[in-house]
Amino acid sequence: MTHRSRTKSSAGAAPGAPLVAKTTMGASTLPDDAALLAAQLSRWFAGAARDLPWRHDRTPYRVWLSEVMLQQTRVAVVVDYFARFTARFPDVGALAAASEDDVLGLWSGLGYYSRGRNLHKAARVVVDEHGGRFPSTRDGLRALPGVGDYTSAAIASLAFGESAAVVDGNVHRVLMRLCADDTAIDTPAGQRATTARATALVTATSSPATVNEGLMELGALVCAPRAPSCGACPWRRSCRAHDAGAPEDYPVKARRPARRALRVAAVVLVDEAGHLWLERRASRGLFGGLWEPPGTVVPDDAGDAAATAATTEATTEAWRGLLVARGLTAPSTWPPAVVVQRTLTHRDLRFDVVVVPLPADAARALRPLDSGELDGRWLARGALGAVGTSTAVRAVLEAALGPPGSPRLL
DNA sequence: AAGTCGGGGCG
DNA sequence: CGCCCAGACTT
Repeated sequence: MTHRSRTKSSAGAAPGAPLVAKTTMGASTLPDDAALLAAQLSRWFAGAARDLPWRHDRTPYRVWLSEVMLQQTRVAVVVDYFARFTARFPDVGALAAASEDDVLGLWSGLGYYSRGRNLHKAARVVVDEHGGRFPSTRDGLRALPGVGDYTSAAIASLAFGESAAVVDGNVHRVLMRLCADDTAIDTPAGQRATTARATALVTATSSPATVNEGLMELGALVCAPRAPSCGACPWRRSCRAHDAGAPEDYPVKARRPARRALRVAAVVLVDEAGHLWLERRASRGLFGGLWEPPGTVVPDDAGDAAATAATTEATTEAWRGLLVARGLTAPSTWPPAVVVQRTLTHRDLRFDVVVVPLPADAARALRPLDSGELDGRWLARGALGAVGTSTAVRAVLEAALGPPGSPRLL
């Protein structure tokens, strides 16, 4: 049922039809001359390209910043973040001079926060080891933190004119459809197949940057994941998936990551001035480097994070533990939990939250857990932007305290 | 080669 | 409610 029907050309093929000539061509072969395809694509791109902020002034810094932001992230979301980053950090030196908290504060809400941490690291590498200038080759760029196969090719091509082929989700989709190739793209074989085809295209043109951007733009505007606009495609007559009438059968993906439940008990500690106690998460892993109220994972016996509406004993015990571990006294009875649920790609998050107002002396005595790395600080609600916070934590605070600016408490 | 890492918009 | 998005990194 979840399988989409796949049209096989062999079913209706008449005896003696020239099937052999087609199927004996190598799987990585393009259906038409590479130079011709590249020219058609470039012509289309010249007339169809969107006016995007990072296409204006193609410095390596702006190309790099935009490409990192665009990893697994839609263009519409990136536009505003790109504007804020370039305004606050006009060049790589400004970014390197900032603190990681500053960078993550501006990155908050964009997701995949290792990108933000690596962005900051890479800026410092560029300044400290390359005199403030980006490496000008793909291999040099590839050595920067957070710059992988795709991003190194993108910067090398778009900012330096190198004929390196970019392979992202758009390119996979466009080229697997063009060739009606059912090799799974999330495998080394699929990666090799698309890279070979894209390389053939950028090698056959004098403007590899245009072909690279054209491939991605075609995937974004015409060769969409669902309901592609084949009538507007410059490659319509060459496209084998279109021939078969089944463009949406491609690309094939092998992996289906399962979503696991994660239940968290958290305490929102508020002092008499209305400041919040936040602690910094470890640098690696989920929400790495971001700040949040003290919390801990609660084993969910049911296996279903949404099963229990009422506060469980495991949750109140977790709340008590969070307070005691920080030298605070836990109340004998608890109010009902404020429950916040968020769905990520690979997680079902459920927060059971309680607000704990602290008298001045208790607030002063509060210290982060002395496990070493765990940092903690009091922060005004309106100063949250000074550090990185996840959208989940912002939702937790809003649910527990009310909308920012009109504190329900104090 | 498989697992991990956000968040939101869309059909 | 499942899928996808200008992927990279770890194990």
